[in-house]
Amino acid sequence: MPQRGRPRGFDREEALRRAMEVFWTRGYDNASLADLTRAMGINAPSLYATFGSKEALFHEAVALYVQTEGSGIWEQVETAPTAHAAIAHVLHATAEAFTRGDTPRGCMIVLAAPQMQGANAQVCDALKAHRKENGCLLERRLRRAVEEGELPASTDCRALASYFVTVQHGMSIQARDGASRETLLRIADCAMASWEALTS
Amino acid sequence: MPQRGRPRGFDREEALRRAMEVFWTRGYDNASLADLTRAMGINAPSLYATFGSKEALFHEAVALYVQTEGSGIWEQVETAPTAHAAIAHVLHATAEAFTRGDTPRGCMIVLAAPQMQGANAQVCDALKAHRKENGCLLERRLRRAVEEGELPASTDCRALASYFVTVQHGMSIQARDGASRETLLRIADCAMASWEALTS
DNA sequence: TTGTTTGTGTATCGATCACTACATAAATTG
DNA sequence: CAATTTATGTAGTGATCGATACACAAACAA
Repeated sequence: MPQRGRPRGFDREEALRRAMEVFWTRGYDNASLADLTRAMGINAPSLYATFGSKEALFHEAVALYVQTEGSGIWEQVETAPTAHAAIAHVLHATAEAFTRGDTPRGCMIVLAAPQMQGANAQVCDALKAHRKENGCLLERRLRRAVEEGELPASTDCRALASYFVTVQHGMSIQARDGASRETLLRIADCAMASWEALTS
Repeated sequence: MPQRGRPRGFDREEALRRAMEVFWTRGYDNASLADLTRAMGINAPSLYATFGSKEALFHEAVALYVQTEGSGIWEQVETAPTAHAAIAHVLHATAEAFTRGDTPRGCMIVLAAPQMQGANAQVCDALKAHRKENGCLLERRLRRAVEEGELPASTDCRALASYFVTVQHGMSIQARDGASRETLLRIADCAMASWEALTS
């Protein structure tokens, strides 16, 4: 039995994409329902009937962000031939993604709710979990590089992973403050310059 | 002529300090007047009579933050014997300041209004200006190090400054996410590990 | 056609937002 | 003692917050 009642008058995915951009630009709390419905081209009852609540919409927007925007940054970590290439790609792809021009600057996961004490703890926790996952991803890749002989057994994989995600997070602030793609790429290169010293 | 009418019933500096902690923890927009007046132990009319507005109170809180909390991080940049020592101290002092225990984690300047599209543009711009000033401070110190012969003339002082402030900003996110002092110190050491490669 | 189901638009809801009018309290000045 | 000045507490202001009640529109099933 396909759809029963009146069909939806708008594209759910397109509306979600618009909502993602609003959350990305303004953050969770500062994105009002008026902002969201205006950007999505629908009225509040349609939003609630389709997505449930502002928070549920946000979680869907985060999932879409991770799937579309985040993938270009993180997807090659596992498949890159070396840990060095994997992390260099993460930082360079970050510089590119944060200055694309047609999307908000910086990372939604980092910038959308950094306060942790806002009205909605679940929103903060979800973003925090995503940030942590990125660090774990890098740490796993570094551990694999140790197993495969790319890096010495003495490598402090956790410290390196923390360091590189810290740079990646800091690049969000720089991007929001207007840093150019060239500046972000130079920051990435500076960060990678510690590779030799940290893996020997 | 010392004070004329009824004397103020609370300590202005103490109240400002309390307000600073609220803004530091919750950010500008998420800090409601109810939060502020509760923490400050006063009613709204006293707040407005003394500080003018929420925004004016915030600007005073930022100034107090820079003066008290930020000084321990940035004050030795000019006086440190070398640029290397100056920046190493910035990062180590950052790790210490962000995990003090009796103050909120991370930097108020970075975390209090990262969205730039919130209701109040002047608040965002003021914080952005403070962030930029930190980068310029580092860049000036690096240029001086080139003049004094500590660093070669080929050093890209602007790139290095951008890189180290990026790490310093990223540490705010890590601190908010619960990173320990040891973790932040290790991140600082990783960041400094690129010094040799970047200055030769 | 009639009944059922689902989506949409209008017009709100109570709660909270930053902010303030107003009367009173507490000090100095004459 | 007034008279003046400043601060405080109560009780609100209009605006906006996230979220909905409700009537109607548009599809299908019978």
